[in-house]
Amino acid sequence: MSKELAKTYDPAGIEDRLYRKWMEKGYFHAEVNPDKKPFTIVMPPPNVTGQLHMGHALDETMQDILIRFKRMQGFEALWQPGTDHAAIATEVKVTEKLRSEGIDKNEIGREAFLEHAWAWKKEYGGKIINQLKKLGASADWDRERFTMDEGCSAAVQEVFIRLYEKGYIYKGSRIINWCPVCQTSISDAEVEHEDQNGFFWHINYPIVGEEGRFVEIATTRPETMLGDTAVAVNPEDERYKDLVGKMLELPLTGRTIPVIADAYVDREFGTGCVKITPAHDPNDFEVGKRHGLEEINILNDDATINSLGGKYAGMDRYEARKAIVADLEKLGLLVKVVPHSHSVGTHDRCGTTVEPMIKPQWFVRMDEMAKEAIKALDDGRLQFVPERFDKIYLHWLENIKDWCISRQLWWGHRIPAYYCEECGEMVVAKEKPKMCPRCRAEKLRQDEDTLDTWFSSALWPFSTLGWPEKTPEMEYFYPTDVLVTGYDIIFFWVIRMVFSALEQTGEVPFHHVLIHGLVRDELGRKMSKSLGNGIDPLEVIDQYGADALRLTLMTGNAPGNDMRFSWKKVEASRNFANKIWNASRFILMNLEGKECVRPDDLQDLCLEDKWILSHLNSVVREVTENMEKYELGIAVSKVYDFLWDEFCDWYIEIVKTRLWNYDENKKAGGEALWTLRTVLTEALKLLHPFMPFITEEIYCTLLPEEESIMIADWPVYRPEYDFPEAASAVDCMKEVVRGIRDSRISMQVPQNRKTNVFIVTSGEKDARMYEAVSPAFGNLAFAKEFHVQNDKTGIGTDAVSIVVSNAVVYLPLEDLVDREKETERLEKEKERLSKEIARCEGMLNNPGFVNKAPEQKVAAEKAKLEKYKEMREKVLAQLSHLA
RNA sequence: GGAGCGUUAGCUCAGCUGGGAGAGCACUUGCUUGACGUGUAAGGGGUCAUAGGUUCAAGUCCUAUACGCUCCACCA
Repeated sequence: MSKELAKTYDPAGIEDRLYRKWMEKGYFHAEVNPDKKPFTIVMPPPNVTGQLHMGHALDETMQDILIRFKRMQGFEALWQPGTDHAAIATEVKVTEKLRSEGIDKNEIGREAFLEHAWAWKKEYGGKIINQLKKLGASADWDRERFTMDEGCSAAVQEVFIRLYEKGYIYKGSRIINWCPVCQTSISDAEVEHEDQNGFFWHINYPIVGEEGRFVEIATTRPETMLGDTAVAVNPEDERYKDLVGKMLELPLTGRTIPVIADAYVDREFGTGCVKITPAHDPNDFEVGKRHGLEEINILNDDATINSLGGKYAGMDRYEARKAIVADLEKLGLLVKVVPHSHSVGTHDRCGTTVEPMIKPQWFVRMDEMAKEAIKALDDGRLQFVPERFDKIYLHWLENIKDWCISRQLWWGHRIPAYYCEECGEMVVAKEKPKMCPRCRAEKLRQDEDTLDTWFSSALWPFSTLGWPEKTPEMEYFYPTDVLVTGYDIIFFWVIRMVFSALEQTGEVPFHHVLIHGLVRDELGRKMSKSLGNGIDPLEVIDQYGADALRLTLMTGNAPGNDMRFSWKKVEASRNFANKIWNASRFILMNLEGKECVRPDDLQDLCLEDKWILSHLNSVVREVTENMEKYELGIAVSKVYDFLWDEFCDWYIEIVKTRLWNYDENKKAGGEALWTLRTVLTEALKLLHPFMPFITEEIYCTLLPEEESIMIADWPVYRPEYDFPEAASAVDCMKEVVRGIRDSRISMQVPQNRKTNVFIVTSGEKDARMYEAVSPAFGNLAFAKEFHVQNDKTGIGTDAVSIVVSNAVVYLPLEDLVDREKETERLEKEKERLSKEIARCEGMLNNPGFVNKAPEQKVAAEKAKLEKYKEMREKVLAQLSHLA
């Protein structure tokens, strides 16, 4: 901030400069430091070639808030950043890019492709990191990691081999989800189920040797009949009991298949007869295993029918479907076609309908590790915020199936398994063995597959700290404290980190999981590329500043809940930034050539100073508590209210006269300045985690001797700032001022007309209090002079009266008093008080309340009743006076 | 088929462990006061989805119901 201050806050000119300063000073860097307690967050690594979206912005903002908070609290706060290689996502992008250049990935081969991929990573990898910096993320960039860097790759190998040796990783031919477009297997978590309107084709399978008798089956995927190896009925089903064991003619294939009995079949559903295709349906696969059925794979990897499909070979699956249905119809075997809505599995990356297929793949055995992960939650080592996500976590783990980790991709960690070209022996090892341990042949080739991208991110909390080496970082920063992520990623990542960490390190990877929701568009829709309704966080930053964006994302949102983004909200945030900017501008202007004075004894301060300090004190305490409990939205709104409503709208207004009169009374003016600066800087500290840039800019300008608010101490409750009497005096006076403002508006008193203000109290104590506190409110009360007294001398006849808790305030407005309006106003007040009295009496006349409620509550109600009764008496007196 | 979430002012949402309904935006009406009109002052607007229950006391706890949303699940 220069001497010539802009009237409005302009973030653009400030944010980059401050971020550079922080980087240069090394504030983001954390080191093993035995003198401090560690606090660690690992950043969910964004896709290396990704683009920052609102979801990231929310996620990173929350983490940045927590890490800045803890850093200020004196923790050695490490925010460990990095990026994810994002196997499929990146491979698809690189493949597309190559295709646009006329290059076919398969023609150039694995090595050349990987060169392109690394080049791509090099070119775009830094992009999202720079975008995070724009947000103000105070991550330790010196420690930036990448899931495919040397260390992370070593951790991946280590874990793979350990799990393999323990028997937790195995290779097997099992039914997996196959994406025909991406040409790779995918895990269950990557399959999205969506309901599609399709058909139920009812088909007759002729019974062998029984002319004219059929078994009617119903299917949603007729083309798979090419791979049928049985028809199943329920063993309890009387209708078909005689069929079991008979052979059926499988139309269009010339094969015959048996009728088997299996409890899996639901008698009520369809015809009660199910075609069994073990190679292309997970349930059928299980049935097939139970009955020793042949598994006939009828699909190529691109989901065309393979050579086993006879005349349909080479057709796409949907083409084949049409052709098969048509042929069945010609044969008179198509009974009927019924519209049917059913759930179809699609690949979450590309939307392609996945095909269940049997393929040799690598799996992680989940049962044992899942148990440990469940235990960690049960015994409290791991906690979700909010707690309701426990259930989602547990449900998934309790129903978990083995994890298919191999991918038919090139971009990723290659599986460390080697096969002997001679005898086929498999060796799992870090390095390619020189020779086959069985036949001593020297030709070995590595497994072609790579690992699921989540395999490496599952290790992220410890691989980034140097594991499997016993590094000082592991020792000091691990386990990490809190993981911040969206609920959509619990299955993919959180669970896998937990069981991996428990297995490899014996500890939970983090103690708390702070879950946030999705940022939706103004209409509540998910932001998505296809809808084109995404809002670019960088555009928001450009227009309104990172602080405004951050505040917007944190305001009015509870953990785990989705929120809607709207430009109106950003404007409100921007306005707040501008507000504190101007408050600071005001203070700076007043500081010019003047001195702040901190009295030796804070008891010497003016009442309003004591009031705002007390107020600050309680905000400090509450906000800190909220932060500790991850109630970030509540925390920031408290700071917001304090700064805007109490500090700006009341305190600054109250002390203005002291500032104008600085030359006459340097002590009062100087103390006001000291209080202004003290309260503002303390409040700025509370706000800093949320709005790092503007708070830094103001802080450093207000306190030129300070280097940065980032490294300032987090405010703590100070007993010496606690002035309960002063606080209540100012609160009383606020009530008086509000009453005066209200009356003046209803009497339409011109702004420039000042009046004497008579405060009539009934007790000596109140009188002294008002005598002490009122002078500071001259301007706010439009008062010529305050007269605190215990009777109505000197008030005159035509005065407006305002009844407050412990006094009656009179404004002798004479000619301006409209008796009718005044009566109306007082009547309204009387009514209000009567209602309150009725409420209090209702409670106090209730024996249940008096006997059972805590004493404190009862006493409080009694006091209220007394107060309201007194007030009503006064109102009634005024009314009778008017009449 | 399971599970979860939501239902509070015109709109978007807060409301922690039960003790007199809140914010922002929008709206109405004042304000060319020397920080800010991205401001300021005053104000209107809610039977906290419905029905029961627990309790002296329920937006808050419990049980149903309705509507909306989400996740999980192999119904061919």
